Amino acid sequence: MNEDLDTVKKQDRRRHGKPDGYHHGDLRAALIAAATLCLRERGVDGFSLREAARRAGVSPAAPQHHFGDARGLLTAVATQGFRKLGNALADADAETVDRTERIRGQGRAYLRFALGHPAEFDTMWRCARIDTAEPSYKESSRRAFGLLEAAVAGRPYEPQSPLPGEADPRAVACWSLVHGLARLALDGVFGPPDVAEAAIDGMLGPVMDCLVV
Amino acid sequence: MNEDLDTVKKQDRRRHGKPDGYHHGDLRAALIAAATLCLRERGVDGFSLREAARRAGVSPAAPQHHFGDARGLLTAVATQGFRKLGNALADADAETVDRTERIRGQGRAYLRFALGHPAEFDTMWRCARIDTAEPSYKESSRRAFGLLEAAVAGRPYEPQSPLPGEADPRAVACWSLVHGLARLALDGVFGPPDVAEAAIDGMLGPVMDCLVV
DNA sequence: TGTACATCAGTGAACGCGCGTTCACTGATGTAC
DNA sequence: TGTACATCAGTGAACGCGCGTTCACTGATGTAC
Repeated sequence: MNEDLDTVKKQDRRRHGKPDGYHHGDLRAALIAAATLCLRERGVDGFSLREAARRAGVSPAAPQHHFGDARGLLTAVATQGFRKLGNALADADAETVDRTERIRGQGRAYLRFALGHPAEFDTMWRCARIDTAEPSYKESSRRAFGLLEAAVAGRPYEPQSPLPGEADPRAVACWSLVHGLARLALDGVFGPPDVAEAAIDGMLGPVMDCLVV
Repeated sequence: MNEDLDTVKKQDRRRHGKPDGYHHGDLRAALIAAATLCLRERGVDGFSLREAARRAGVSPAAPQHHFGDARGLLTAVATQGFRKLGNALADADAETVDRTERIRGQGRAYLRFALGHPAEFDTMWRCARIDTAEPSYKESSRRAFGLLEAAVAGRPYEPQSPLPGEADPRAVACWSLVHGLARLALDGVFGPPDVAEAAIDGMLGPVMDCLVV
């Protein structure tokens, strides 16, 4: 158990070429990594700042310098999650230019991310425990929707364009469908995780067939 | 603030024709009502058994006789939520026999319930804090999906039939779409509650048009 | 190149808090005779 | 119909716990001269 935090701490030092000592090196990144492990094990509901600090091998007050409070740390985890999700969507996007295939590919990627990173996915949407007004959070979450919207519109993704005043209902439908499916799966509607994953694998095609956009 | 709990307590007594006294009358129902108020104000994350007890005007140990622990009380709230949702879906179902209209009507009812009872809706799906194996929870949640599935299949709802081994992908698509839309709205993607509600009102038709089942 | 000093990042002990849970208890209820 | 008694539902004081946060501090870093 303590190996984990030591590992996080030392890997981190090695990566940054810092000797062990009073200063950590990159505590910010280490805390995000530690928090992600905590979330994976205990879920968002069981998260505490103290445990994350303990796990990063640091005193309970240390995180304050970097994140202020638990909300700040969770927001950072959520932001990182949206970045990863955005990358997954972008990767899927790069595989084809066919509009329908782009949409389906992103749908698959969305679900793969959600089922593969349930703790992060939960955190990303737990708006009561994160600061949804934080600029980098907003930016990274907007990018994810922007990518999906571009695929639906059949145009390349342009990072600079923010959400238009009125979202395209077809994009909202796509997003809702995959998001809802992910949530139902994570909430156990299709059985325990492994069963759900198999069920989704079989169902995703036919389910997405119902969407005509 | 204390008026609330007194109100709950006294209304409850009046309803059951019990005098004030050592025994409550129907503490079980009063605790569920008090818990729902707590959830509405503080959200699931801020919920505590003690506060619910306080609010019901009862000592901290009293809930144990009825619910065991916080998990038990939240499960009861969730169960009641699924019953209400099921009723809303059944009411919508009673308005028409046209298949497409049944599906759309249930979709509207689902979203109206979610946006109108956000705290209960959150609780219903917060599987880490409720006992999803509890029989009455399972029954009431299955009923909700059963109603939707019957509409998609174009047949009347039969309470006795449990979920089949393999769910109909079209029903899963419908459920995912409305569930995802509800979650995105509740999580603030479409703006603050009142704005989101208006946005959903305008979007729901076009969004559901994308679903061909 | 060397030194002084401000700034930054982390320590660790301490605090007060609300929580869930336990405990011995007591008042009310309802049933058996 | 009246009484005894078991059972049930609630009390309220107490407990130990982990939490977030504060505090005076100290070790390391980097910059100005």
